[in-house]
Amino acid sequence: MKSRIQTLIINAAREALAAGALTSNQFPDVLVEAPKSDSHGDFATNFAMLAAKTQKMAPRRIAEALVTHLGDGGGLLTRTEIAGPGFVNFFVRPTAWPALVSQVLDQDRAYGASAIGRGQKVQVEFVSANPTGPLHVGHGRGAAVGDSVARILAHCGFDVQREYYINDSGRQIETLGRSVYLRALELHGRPVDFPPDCYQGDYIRDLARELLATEGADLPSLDEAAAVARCARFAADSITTGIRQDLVDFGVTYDRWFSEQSLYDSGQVEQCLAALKARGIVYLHEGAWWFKTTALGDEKDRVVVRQNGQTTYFASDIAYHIDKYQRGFDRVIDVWGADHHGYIARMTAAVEAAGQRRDQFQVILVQLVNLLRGGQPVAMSTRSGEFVTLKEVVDEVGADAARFIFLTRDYDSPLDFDLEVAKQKTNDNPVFYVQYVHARIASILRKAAEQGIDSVAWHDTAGERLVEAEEIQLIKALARYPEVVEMAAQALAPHRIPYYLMQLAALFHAYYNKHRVLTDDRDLTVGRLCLVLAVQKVIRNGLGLLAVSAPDQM
RNA sequence: GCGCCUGUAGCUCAGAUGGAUAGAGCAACGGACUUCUAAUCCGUAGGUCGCAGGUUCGAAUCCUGCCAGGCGCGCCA
Repeated sequence: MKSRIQTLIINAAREALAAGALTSNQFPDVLVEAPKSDSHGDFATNFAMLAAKTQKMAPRRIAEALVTHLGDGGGLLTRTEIAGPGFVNFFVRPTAWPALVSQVLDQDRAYGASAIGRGQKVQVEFVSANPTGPLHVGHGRGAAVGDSVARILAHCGFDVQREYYINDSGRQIETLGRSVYLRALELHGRPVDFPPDCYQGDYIRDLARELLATEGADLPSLDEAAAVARCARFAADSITTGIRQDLVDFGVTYDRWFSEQSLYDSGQVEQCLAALKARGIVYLHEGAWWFKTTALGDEKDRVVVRQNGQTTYFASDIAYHIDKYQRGFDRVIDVWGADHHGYIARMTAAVEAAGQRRDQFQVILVQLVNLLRGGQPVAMSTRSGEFVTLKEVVDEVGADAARFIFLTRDYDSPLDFDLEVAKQKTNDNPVFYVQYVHARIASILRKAAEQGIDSVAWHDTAGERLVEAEEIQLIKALARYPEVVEMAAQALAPHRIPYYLMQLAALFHAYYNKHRVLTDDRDLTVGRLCLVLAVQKVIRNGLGLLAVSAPDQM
């Protein structure tokens, strides 16, 4: 519908030019929007204002020229008007809308999908938490955002791969091993001095107990280095398995789990450092090797190999990102916690040094989550090990509510997550409001089947009966859905989906309260059933992009 | 000190590329269930868009400077 209007405008502008009513063939992009107020029509364009400069004409005169050559779009429009500083408002013939319902029914799960991605290969890397402890709520937000972005992009025709990078190398892992080792000795009755820089959480004791009970009975008799290494491997594997399970329970799966250690084992880190040294981008200074990231926009150069010969995480991250592009991704999106924002400049520099364009690398920075209970902050401290895990939150409030809340805020804004609110079944917690639409419609369909209407097939005589204002409103909202998805993909803004769904849900609930779907009039009933079925499909599709379930009963 | 993010109704938040009278939900107040699920709906009230300048036909949106909060600024990860 919108693109038809756009075409009408372009044609009108060309004809106006040919007729001498416009002066320049330089036309701006034609933007058509749905005005906020119905009194401004179904669609509006600001074409005349945008064209004012190149046409050297007053906006309203351009608008007049446009309207004169516009016609009625083959009966699509009832009228057009010029308003305000030069808007052209379009009023669509109400009987033109219902056909869209059959389009939604036909396209079904594909309604809202598009091909704007043109098969471009995109990788979304998200969560990638270190395997040194369970996921907490903050990771949950990153998981919800990354997963949803991946779903939206895939729906828009991008070839998406989701990946989790496991930091299974380096000092943190060693510390993890040491922590478990010391707890194991402790459990074995040996007095130990547990250092403060080791991981304090109870899960470390659990891991030690598990290890001793299974493959680690001989642990206390091994020499320390070997025992720590074994503890590290056991603990990292076990925690990674737990993380994977927590994510599955949260509705998130990956195409690939990528091991940092593998980059060392394959020699990729070494190779890429050697190549960068050969090019002089990595240079020796005071015994350490530095990456000249300042040449590419960073505020200072960064160390990749320390004086003691150990590589930094940055070194393996460079090798990792080079590997991504070698695997053929045109575009790489990393989802990071906001506390890593200082890392963006150097990573971008590294990507550019590796021969990619800057815009092939994007970081989605997810702001922090403040966990509350009944308005009061829940204390979270990683150091003491007292933090609330993602699993605990999902167990308490449910995956649907948690995901919806994570995705209903722009990830650029810090998020207050109140456990009590997340459990409420009021409109304070809109996930149920949206799901309720799906359940209500399912209920109507069940009732219809009981009355012998089991196939809801569109036909024009039924569609013509959709004339109520609330019905046209609903159809117009359905018509907007594809562009909402497209916009969410372009702006990497998943939060637009839940906001759209809440709006659609509000329109449906209002309609439901005012009009009956099941009536004595067969054509009217079928028309309305088609409409609500279309609404149900869009709700389901939209919730699918958020990985929130669409229940038939509540 | 420097950098990034945030500041919109009492509360939680939307307002992409500058557009018409700044929108929802919650909370408050008043109404609607013998009818397809009341986890719903209808109505009322609620605003110096942090502050001050600037850019232009037009600014919550762009620019500059302040103010407030969060997070970063290691040869840590």
